[in-house]
Parts: sequence; structure tokens; C-alpha cells
Amino acid sequence: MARKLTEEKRLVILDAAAEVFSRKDFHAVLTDEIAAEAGVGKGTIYRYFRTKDELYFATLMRGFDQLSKAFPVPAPPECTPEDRIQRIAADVLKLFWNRRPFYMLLHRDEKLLLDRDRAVRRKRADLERIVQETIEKGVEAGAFRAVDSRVAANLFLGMVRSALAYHRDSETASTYAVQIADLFLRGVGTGTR
Amino acid sequence: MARKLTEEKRLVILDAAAEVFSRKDFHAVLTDEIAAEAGVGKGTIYRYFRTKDELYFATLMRGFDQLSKAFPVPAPPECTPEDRIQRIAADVLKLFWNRRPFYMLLHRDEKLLLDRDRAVRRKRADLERIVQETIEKGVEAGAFRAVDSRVAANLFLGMVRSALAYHRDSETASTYAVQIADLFLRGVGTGTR
Amino acid sequence: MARKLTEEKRLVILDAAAEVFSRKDFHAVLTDEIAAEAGVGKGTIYRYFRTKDELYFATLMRGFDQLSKAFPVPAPPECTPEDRIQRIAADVLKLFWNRRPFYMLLHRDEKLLLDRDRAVRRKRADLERIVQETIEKGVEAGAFRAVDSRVAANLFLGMVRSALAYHRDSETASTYAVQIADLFLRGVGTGTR
Amino acid sequence: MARKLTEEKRLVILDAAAEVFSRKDFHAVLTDEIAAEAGVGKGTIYRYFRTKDELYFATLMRGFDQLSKAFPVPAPPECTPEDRIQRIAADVLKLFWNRRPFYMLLHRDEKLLLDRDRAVRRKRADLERIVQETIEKGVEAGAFRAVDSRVAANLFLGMVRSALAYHRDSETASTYAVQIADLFLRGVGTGTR
DNA sequence: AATGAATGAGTTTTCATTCAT
DNA sequence: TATGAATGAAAACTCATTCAT
Repeated sequence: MARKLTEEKRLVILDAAAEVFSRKDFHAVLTDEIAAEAGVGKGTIYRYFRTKDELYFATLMRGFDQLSKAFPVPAPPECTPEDRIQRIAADVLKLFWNRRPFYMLLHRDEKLLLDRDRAVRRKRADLERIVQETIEKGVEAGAFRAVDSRVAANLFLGMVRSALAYHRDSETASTYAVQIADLFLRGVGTGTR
Repeated sequence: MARKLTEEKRLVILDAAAEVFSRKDFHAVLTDEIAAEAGVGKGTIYRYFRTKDELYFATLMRGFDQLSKAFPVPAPPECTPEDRIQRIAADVLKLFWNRRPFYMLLHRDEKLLLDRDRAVRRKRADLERIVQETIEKGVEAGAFRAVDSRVAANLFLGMVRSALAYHRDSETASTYAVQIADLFLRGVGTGTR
Repeated sequence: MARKLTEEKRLVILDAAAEVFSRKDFHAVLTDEIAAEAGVGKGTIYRYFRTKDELYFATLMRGFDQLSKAFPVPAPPECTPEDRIQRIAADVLKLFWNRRPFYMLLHRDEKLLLDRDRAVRRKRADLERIVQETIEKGVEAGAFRAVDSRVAANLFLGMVRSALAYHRDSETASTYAVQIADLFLRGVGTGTR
Repeated sequence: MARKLTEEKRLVILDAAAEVFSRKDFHAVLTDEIAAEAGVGKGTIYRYFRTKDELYFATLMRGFDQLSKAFPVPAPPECTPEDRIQRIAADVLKLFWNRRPFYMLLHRDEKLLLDRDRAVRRKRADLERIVQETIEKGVEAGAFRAVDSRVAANLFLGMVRSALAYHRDSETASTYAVQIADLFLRGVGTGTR
């Protein structure tokens, strides 16, 4: 039990860090708080992470990786644009719904992450691109009006973000997903149906 | 830099602070940087604000007050819900469009502001309420489907926020306003027209 | 220098502070000087005392507590007023004789201490009262002239203070004690002997 | 009225400084406080005194000079030691009785003054010497017991200091002077009378 | 000549990081 | 290996002194 725990403890620290960092600014978080939250000594943190910065970035990346893995997207290959939109809303909301702190964290430091990590940049772009492409396909197929796909994608994601950030605890991810998809699809739909 | 009148200098400092704080976290900003940006000595800042914290809060409040004054809302009194929605989108976007740094600042520290200032809390609630009530009226009038007004309001504002945060420099407030209103109104509309 | 136990180090810091504060004004003493004198880092001081002020007060109180414990007074219960006077002079002088720096410190900030700490106030009053009561008893017993006991007590203590503050290093506490008691007792005595 | 007021204002500032410095440590006194007390602008102080230090020293010296002038000592030339002692007590007490703040100031920074000014050093020594010589004469004349004149002088002055520092507002200088002289003279007297 | 707003050197205080245990 | 007391570089804050008005 001398070395086996190592990876486990790393995760304990990362979890604690995610928790604490999600509550306040990077600079407002004291190393001690993270140590306390993790239930380890402050020195231990430095055995696993060279600096507070590194820990912070690792925390972001870990959350991000979890998401990446969980990310259900590309999503079904050849379903209708409407279904894909619906699917994306549902998936993203479900993914973050019970991890609001982490979502807030990711959202707040989006910029830092995007600047520092290629994978994050790619993933972020992926999501945007998928939504955008889906919309474009919808337009091409005549299912959607000729909206600006980039703008529409941004608005769609804005609704998703808003749902994540401001939903009440009593509300569910799927309710929101349905409403977002519904609103969006009617909003961009051609009405022919 | 010569002798300035007191109130004038206070504003110079607040402007500088807004500029600097909008670029980085509170904790990442040094008092010296603000002083430099304002073109005053560090001590001067402390003649106008007791602590860095107080300066920060004053900065947020100043921006907020400017907005409050500029805020065009209650908006037209007895126009259609559709028009009001359109108006709100246009007004809010126009208000913040060229103050993105400040908007980001306000958005980032929404919580702090809401916790500390009643006026902010009220203003924020006002906007939400107006949107929500407009939606409710639309529903009652049969112009909108029977959506959950709170959720719909949240999604509407989510689109607005997204527009503010992620728009490209080449895009205009009014373009976005039109698209948001269009998308939203079709989304919640009954289709009877 | 190694690792010390917490309470031990607290005392090391307090000793150093007493030393440094006794040499100069509170405001003229730099935190760094105390740290250097204590042989610890500046930050360490702040682990034990919240502010420089708190450290200062703690320093005064510590010396005061030491004295309180060492304080031999109430002194003999039922001996003659003359003996009690002699005893008090001897005890107080002995107590402070080799702690002149601390005595000076205590004396200089008498007011601060009296204002802030009830125990100090009580102790100070105790000493005064004991002297005064002793004098009153002497007067009642016909051993002393009908002097104003409060004034006489003040003068007696004035001699004691003067001895502490201005004695030469070559002089001893007991020599002074004898002379003070002698002078005072003859001074207030009735001469009947 | 452009230049005539100059010396007058200098004194106003010195008075204010004496008042404020007597209440707190040199370092605890802000230049602003002195300016406020003097009813002049802060800058004005610097027109009269180069630095705060200089003002402080000037304040001490001013008080000291006033005393020097008022100092009645050498005292009567060829009266009895008893009379001289009585005279000295009365004179010193009278001199300081209504200037307690200044006395406290002088007393607190005795060391600084003694270190910096030859005249002060001389004056202080004078007083001590006069008392001591008077005692010696008394001893030689057989009027006083064979006390250690230095110690006795110190104790005598200790009583005087104590009277100045701790007397109540309701008490008078002459009462104290009488009691001090009485106590001291009986204390060192041979009893033959 | 007088003023008090401005200044920045000098202090206090914090906190990431180290290191003795 | 884990710890948390110790540290000092870095940041906030103060205040004597200057200087534009």
C-alpha cells in the first residue's frame, strides 16, 4: 500500500481541486484549501503536481478528458438534422448536468484552456463544427431555413450554456433538452412538415 | 499630470480599473498596474478607495450604473409580445456590444455583485421578469405556444449572452438581434400567422 | 534551528519581540527585525500572530503574566506595616531588576495595557491598593503619621519606579530596597520608637 | 500680514505638535493630525520645519527652553538644605503641573533628548546635581543622615516624577510639594531638631 | 505664501513552495 | 512517503514629503 495508491491519490487531489476551483478564482483558492478538501497534507499535493498552476491545468484537463470520453457525439451517423440537434442538446446537458461546478470552471477559463491545449481547442471546435454542420445539412436538405449556420450554432449553444448555468435544481436535463431542441428546431424550421 | 478635480480623478481611476480588471482576474491584477493604467501613483488609488477590494466593487458598480441608466427597457408599453422580444434583444445587445470587456467582467462576477448589491439584484431580476412576463402575455394572447415562461426566458437570455460573448468583431448587434428574435419567435410561435 | 514545537517557537518569537520592542518604539520596529532576532522567517511570525499589533500586545501581556506569577505580594499576612512596606519594595525591585528593558516597555505602554486588559488593570490596582492599605493600617496603628495614604502610596511607588528606571548597573536591588523603605518609613513614621 | 505672522505661526505649529506628540508615539502621530490641530495646511508645516523629525525635536526643545527660562533653580543661594529641598520640589512641580502632556513627552523621550542635545544634557544634570549637592550639604551639616546622596537624589526626583505623572486633577502642586518635602526631609533627617 | 492632492519609498501581510521530520 | 511548519518573494497598503495651484 506504499505505491499502489499513488494514482488513486492523484485523482483524489484532482477531485478536490475541481471542487474548490469551481467555487472561486484560481488566485483566490489557497493551496491549503485544496489540501484540506482532499484530506491530504499540503506537501503531498506538491508530490503530485509541480506547481499550483500545473494542478489547475491538470484539473481542467481531467474534467475535459472525462467529458471527451463521455462525449457521445459524433452522435448517430446518418439520422436527420433534427434528430442530431435533439441528440446533441440531450447529450451535452446530460453530460454536464450533475457537474455544474466543473462546467462553470470550464466555462470561466475557457480562454486559458483554449490557449494552452490543442486537444481542448480541437474538441471545442468539434462541437461547434458538428452543430454548425448539422445546421448546414438541415438547410441544404430544406428542413431548415437559410439561416447563418455559425450564428445559429452559437445561439443554440448559448441556450445549452444557459440551461447549464442557470437551471434550477428541481429541473431535469431532459426537460431542458426537449425545450431547447423544440425551440431551436421550430425556430430554424421551415414550417413545412 | 497636473491637478485634477477630485471627482474627475476618481473616474479616471475607475476607468483604468475597468480596463485592467476586464483583462484579468481580480487577484492577477496588481494595484500598480491600475495605477500605471490610470497614470497616477499607487498611493493615489488608496486616497480614493480604501482597499483593492473596494475599488473592484466600485468598478463593477460603476459599469453597472452606467448600464442601468442606459437601459432602455421597460421598453415600449403596449406593443405586441413579438415586438417587445425583438426590442429587448436589440436593446441589450446594443448596450453591451461595444463594451464586451465590461460585459465579460460583469458576467464573470455576477455572483459577487448579486450577493453584495441589492440594486444589481433588482436590475437583474427586472430583466428576467420583463422577458418572462412578455412571454406569458404572448402565451395568453395565443401568439406563443404554451411554453414554460421561465425556461423560455432563460433560453432567450442565453442566446443574448452567447451573442455578446462569442460574436465576431465583424458582426453587428442588430444582425444578431434580428436573428435571435427571429429564431425565438418562430420557436415559440404558434405558427398561426 | 531545526524543527521546534509550536509553543516553544511562539515563546522564541515573544522573547525576540520583547527584546526588540524594548529598544525602540512599536512603530520604529520592523517585523523583519523581530524575525531576525528570533532567528525565524518573517512569515513565521505571522503564523503565530495575526498582526504586528497583536504580537506587540502579546509581548506586553507575556511579560506581564510572568510578573503576575512571580509577584510575591499579597506578601506576609499579618506582619507590621513597616515590614510589609519593606517587603513590597524588596519584592518589586527584585522582580524587575534584571528585566529593565521589559520594565521600561511596560511603563511606556502602561496606558495601552490598562486600556486593553482587565487583568492588567486589576493587577495594577492591586499593587496600589496593597501599598495604600498598608499605609492606612500603619496610620491607624499609630505607627505612621496621618499622611494622605493615596499620595503617600504614589510617592512610595514613585521611588520604586525611579530606582528601576535610573539605577546604575553596579547597584543592587536590595540596596535600593533598603534605602527606599528606610527613607519612606522614617518619612511617614511618628518618630516614637 | 504677509510675513509678520511667520513667527507666530511657527509657535502655533509647535504648540499643536506638543499637544499631539504628548498623546502618542512619534511614529504614531501623523503629520495630518498636527496640521489639523494647528489649523494649518500640511504643506505649511513643511515651510517651517524641514522634516517631521526636525519638528519633533524642535517641539521638545521648545518645551525644554520654556522650562529652562522658567526654571527658578539655582534657587536661593545660602538657605538651609531643608529649604532648598522644599523649594526645588515646589518649583519643579509648579513648573510642570499644568503642562503634564509636555512633561510626559519630555519624560518619554528623555533618552532622545539627552542623546541629541548638549543643553538638555546639561540642564538635566544640573537638576540632579543640585539635589545631590543639597543632600550632601545636609549630610555634612549634620542635618541629614549619612545617606548615599546619589540614591537619595534619585528617590527624591522619583517622588517628584510620580507626582507629576499620576496626580489627580483635583490635587494641587503645592500640596504635593509639601508632602514630598516633608516625607523626604523626615526620611533623611537625623531627627535632632 | 499657503494648501492639500499626489506620490512612491518603505512597511506590513500573504501564500506558493520547500524541506526537516 | 507524507506532512505541515517554515520561509521569503511578491503584493497590498501607509504616510512623510513634494509641488501644482
